[in-house]
Amino acid sequence: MAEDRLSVIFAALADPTRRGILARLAEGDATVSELAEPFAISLPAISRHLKVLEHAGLITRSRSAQWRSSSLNPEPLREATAWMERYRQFWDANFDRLDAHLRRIQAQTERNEP
Amino acid sequence: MAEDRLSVIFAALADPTRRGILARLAEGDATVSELAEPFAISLPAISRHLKVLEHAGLITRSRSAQWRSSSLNPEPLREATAWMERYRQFWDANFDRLDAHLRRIQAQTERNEP
DNA sequence: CCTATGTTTAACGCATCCGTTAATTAACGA
DNA sequence: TCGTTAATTAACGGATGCGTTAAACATAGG
Repeated sequence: MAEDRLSVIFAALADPTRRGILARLAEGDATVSELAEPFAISLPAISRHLKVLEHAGLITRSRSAQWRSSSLNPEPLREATAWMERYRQFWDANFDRLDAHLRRIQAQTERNEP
Repeated sequence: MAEDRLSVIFAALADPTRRGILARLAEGDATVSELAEPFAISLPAISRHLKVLEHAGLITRSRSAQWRSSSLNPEPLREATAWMERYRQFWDANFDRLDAHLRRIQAQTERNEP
């Protein structure tokens, strides 16, 4: 009932079928039936998983005739990783130095290619 | 019942109280009571959250007298981000180039400071 | 229109999650 | 030894998650 955005995103990622769906969508848009094909579960079950992913903002959907196409929307993954980055210093000793370097490069790049 | 490791990790992160506990532990080890203090829920509830975090490998625990201290173990966060990195190219256009640069720097650094 | 195809909704069962309060365990210390 | 403090386990209730099958809906197309 809290249902903050980050919780919804992580909960959506906490199911292997949904992660499998995202992996498939990384290769291109797909219909519900196409997404269901690799899994040994019913179509309604897949339909629900898609609704969860959509609610988390991880996919967007469009309809064309009787087909509903899903496409990956990675924005929430950026949010999730952004949250985890706060802990990165704990598991990557080189992070601070490399990150600083990265920022320098990025800033330079932005100056050269505005 | 699948309970692959990644699912357990993401599920553990899908609760705001547990993320709050991790945030607190990022500032240093703490006892159960200390961890419970900011939250308006009972001690047994916190105790369960800690068990979930421990099961996900996100914390390790030690006992000293009647106090049980928890400490952050960020390794699973690394795994989770590693999974998400597969999608990074979708949300960070500069990723490929910057990553290449990063690797070059890293390799150079390792040569210079073995 | 009628039917075939793709997808969703409805209704249900079962397991797990998250919280509670009460009881129990563990260890310290007067 | 007895009481206090720290934490966990037990037992329960309600909500949510994930699966099923059957029914409904939407659209193309003869």
